[in-house]
Amino acid sequence: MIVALDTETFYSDEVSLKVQGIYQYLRHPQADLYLLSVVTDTGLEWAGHPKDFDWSQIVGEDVTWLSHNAAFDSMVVERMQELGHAPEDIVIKEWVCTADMAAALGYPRSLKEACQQMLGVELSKTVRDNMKGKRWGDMDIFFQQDVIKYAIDDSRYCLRLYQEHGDKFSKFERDISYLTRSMCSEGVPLDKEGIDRAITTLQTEIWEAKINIPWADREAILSPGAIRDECKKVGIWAPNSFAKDDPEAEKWEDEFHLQHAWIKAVRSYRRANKHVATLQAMRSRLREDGTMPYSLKYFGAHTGRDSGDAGINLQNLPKGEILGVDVRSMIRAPKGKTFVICDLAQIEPRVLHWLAGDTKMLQYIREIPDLYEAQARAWGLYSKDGALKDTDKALRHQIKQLALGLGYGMGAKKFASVSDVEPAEAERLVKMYRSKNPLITKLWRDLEDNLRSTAQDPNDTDAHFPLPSGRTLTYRKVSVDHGGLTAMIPRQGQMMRLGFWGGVICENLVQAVARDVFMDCCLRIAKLNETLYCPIIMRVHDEVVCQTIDDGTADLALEAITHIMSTPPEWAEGLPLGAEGSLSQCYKK
DNA sequence: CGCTGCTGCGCG
DNA sequence: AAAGCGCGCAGCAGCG
Repeated sequence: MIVALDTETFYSDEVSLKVQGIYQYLRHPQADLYLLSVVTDTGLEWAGHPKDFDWSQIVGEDVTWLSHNAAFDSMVVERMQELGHAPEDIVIKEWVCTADMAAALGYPRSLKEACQQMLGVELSKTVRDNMKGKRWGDMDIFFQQDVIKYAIDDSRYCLRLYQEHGDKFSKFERDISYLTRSMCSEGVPLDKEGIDRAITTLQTEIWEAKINIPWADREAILSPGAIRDECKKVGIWAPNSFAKDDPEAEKWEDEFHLQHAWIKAVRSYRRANKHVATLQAMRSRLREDGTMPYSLKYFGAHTGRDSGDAGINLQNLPKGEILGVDVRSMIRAPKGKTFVICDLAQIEPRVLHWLAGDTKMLQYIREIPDLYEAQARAWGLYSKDGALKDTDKALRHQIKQLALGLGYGMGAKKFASVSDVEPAEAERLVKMYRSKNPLITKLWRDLEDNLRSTAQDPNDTDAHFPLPSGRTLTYRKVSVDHGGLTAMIPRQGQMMRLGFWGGVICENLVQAVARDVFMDCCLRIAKLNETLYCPIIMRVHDEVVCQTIDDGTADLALEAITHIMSTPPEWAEGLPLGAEGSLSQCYKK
């Protein structure tokens, strides 16, 4: 039996997933978990208060549950169990998230968008919008009927999405989807006192910054207009952009920051404010047991990478100390436990050479542990005996920059600006990179040719790029606009037409394959738990943070995890992986 | 007031 | 002919 299940809960501007995080939201004094809707493929359609439902109807060995956003609904059911509105002993064979499924198949996640794209059905969210700010008791009988109808509809469409597309949602992807949910609901351990101290430190920074900003009392502190006005007032020129990495802004800052304290103060204010918000979110989401559950969008990027969600993003915590505060270190193992932190070394350039079929480079990479030295030797730029990192740091740095950007078609102009070399030198380096890597430039051309011919295919203008893991990267409705190629991909919750060319497709493929390699490792680490318990508590694209059950198993776990991450998946024969692991009490760079 | 888009900044 | 890419969040500005 297949069971689609949806829940409706009170939400408002002040009480929401985004404000409190899922755990505190469901336990907020104003929370109301008022409706459950259940639709099965055997004809059952039910909606009402969860305590009135006969849960035994949908429990059993051969039952698959579905929800559109199972991460949410599973937490709601857990809360219903705490409240005595659902039985404690529910056993579920599999709980599939159809939002995750939509994302994995290359569509937007929301039920509305997914139904439009995958079923050709237009859904109205008017009822849901009107539910905002209302508890069940606040609704009149007519609106309650609307809500019940709406909730049943949601479950019907959730079921239909699965019935029509479920066969394309592979075991591999379902397992990752499930692993993501369980990881996030377990959460990460936090250093509560450390967070409080860090917040105080940053608030002092904010206060000091404000003292140095003349317009702080009358205008928005970060207003570009206010900053320009101040420049005019004191008689100095202003850059077009104030971005930290903008060369013009850098010059402006260098020239004037000594005479005008507000220049540095604005930057400090912006950064302190940003990070204090992160710390406050962490603080407010902390549970009694010292852990913080969090959200992660499985397949948040169209390439398959995870992305952050619901107010706090553990994928972009700053590295090292900023304004006297190390945000990462607030994620701290409790006494007696240890983190195993392990990442895939330079996964993307390795995948790039592998996809390009550059066997000569792959051989160098296998023999030389330092990827950049391997590249330097393969390209004939280095032939001495010693390790490059000991003998020529400057060359190694340059190779690193080349490997990072030039593999995806970056031009000389852009390279000059990001790597700080003269335009003529950038020109030479770009030419050199391309001449030394003919297989990579061929890959760009092949991918672009593929896209271009798809645009002209009268039967199917969707471009499908099969990946080694078995999944497919899809660009829909490819067309030629003004000579350039465009296609539809999911972006910001909806299908969006964007421009593409060989370099971009190449980068997307590399990112997607790197993601599959990484997730394959994660699944193998999860399997390790059967013999050596050390669950993953965080994933950051190519890095896992695992937590040992006790210090005694830390060395064993480190060895096992590093071994797993150095071993390519079955479907990636010949891909040379490297892994770097360490033990730590806290999350760090 | 709410929505959308942009900038700035953090990560891989 | 020429082109690095993928995200989220805070704050601000402009629009209706």
